[in-house]
Amino acid sequence: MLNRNRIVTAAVELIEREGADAVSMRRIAAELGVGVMSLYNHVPSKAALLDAVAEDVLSRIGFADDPSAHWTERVRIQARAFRRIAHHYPRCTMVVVSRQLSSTAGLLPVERALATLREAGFDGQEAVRMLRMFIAYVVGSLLREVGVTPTFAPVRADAVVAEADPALFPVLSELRPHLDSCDHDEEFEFGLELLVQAMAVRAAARAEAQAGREEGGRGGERAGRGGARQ
Amino acid sequence: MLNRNRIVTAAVELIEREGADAVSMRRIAAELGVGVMSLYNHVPSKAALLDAVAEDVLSRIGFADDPSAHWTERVRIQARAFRRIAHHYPRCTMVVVSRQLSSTAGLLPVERALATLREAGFDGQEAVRMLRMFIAYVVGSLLREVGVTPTFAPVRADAVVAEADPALFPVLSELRPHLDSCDHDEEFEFGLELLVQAMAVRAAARAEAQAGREEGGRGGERAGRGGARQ
DNA sequence: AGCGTGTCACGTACGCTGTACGTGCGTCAA
DNA sequence: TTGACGCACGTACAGCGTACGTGACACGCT
Repeated sequence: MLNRNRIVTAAVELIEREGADAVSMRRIAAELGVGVMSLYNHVPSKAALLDAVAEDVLSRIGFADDPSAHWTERVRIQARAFRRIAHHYPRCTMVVVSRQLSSTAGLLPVERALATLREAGFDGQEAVRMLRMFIAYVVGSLLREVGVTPTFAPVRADAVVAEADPALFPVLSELRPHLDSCDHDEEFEFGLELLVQAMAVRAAARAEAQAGREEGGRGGERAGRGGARQ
Repeated sequence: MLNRNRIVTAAVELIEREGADAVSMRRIAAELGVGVMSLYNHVPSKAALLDAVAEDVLSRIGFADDPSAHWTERVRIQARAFRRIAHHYPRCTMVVVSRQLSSTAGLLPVERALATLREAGFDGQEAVRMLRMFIAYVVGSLLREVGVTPTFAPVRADAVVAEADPALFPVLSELRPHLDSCDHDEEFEFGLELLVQAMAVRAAARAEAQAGREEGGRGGERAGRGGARQ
């Protein structure tokens, strides 16, 4: 019996196996051993199917949230969880990223992330902005890692850089060894750490201001929750 | 007379006017008042044409690099320059981002950026990583801002959040007003500032270590080039 | 048992796509 | 004059998404 789940799963597998370009309704139908139009009894359109694929992949994010850990560590964990599924479904990741989906699939991660940020001491506005910034970084990184990469992300610009005239691009030529190689794990962790530290600094500044205000109000007590360490 | 440039320009205009999905070789040919196959005398394939489009848009990045400015400000300026063309060609931006192109089109920005970072005191490896992180953030932000939907609905997950059960997603429901509205300019600047500050801190730490090493070597002089201010 | 209704797999068909290939016209070199 | 070449163009084909119709089957009601 054909159903929506079987179709989505087949689509995911097909995308991973042969790339998003290879996906067609006929191809998926063949994969399932059914007629093309049978699919439309369960999926309204190809676009909707791709949305479902994105949603499906997104919903696979694993959560091993450890409430006892420091919030900075929890942020790191969540970012890595996101990255992990992206690496598990690299080609589907492109579908996820390039598709503006509207469903509740990606809502749980958002809820968790916001809760973590509130816990860190940020107010609503700050928490949302931090999250948006974080998502931007993670998504941008994944775009680079997953292979579909704009030139300016000098990952595999090897060939290009090799051709570049050292006179025209002196710095670029000098840094070629670093541009050629790219350890995705290290790169990701580098940026992640920088971001987390920046957030921690912000949180500390916030706590400081808070303490100052309280001090001005009734004196004493230089509090320090939401530490900036590590 | 038909030529590659006219074709690319027509493609860019068509994409901006009607979206990337509306682009077909026939459509472009019609736009130029020529036969379909004439295009193939100047462009090897549709894929190559889209690459050319991406390259063309990318090459339009304006550079008003001010060497006298502090490096942190120069970083900001470069990021904004990137963002500006993305906003000028929003739909083409999706093409740029989702396409792996290999050409020298995006090389000049990279050269400038790396030069700026070297100037800030980072060594080669750090400069490259900072740049990659920055690009990830900018690209991720643009992906969010530019959206993918045919209509430029600034609407994000609003509708979804509205439907979300407050019991299941307490934080999310509480922060709904902040999630609903999204001033892209402010959001971008917020993340940009956080990143720049993080970089500045790193640069300062670097300078400190450097000074410490020199002090240990011959004593005195607590230098401070590459400040962390601002 | 007969019948209406609903679900679902499927075939056909239409308008669209990218592009391989052949053809004919214009211009230039020998 | 002749040959070669560049370039615009038409035709043709395989493949695409999907609107629509058809027929097989399962069901509750009379």
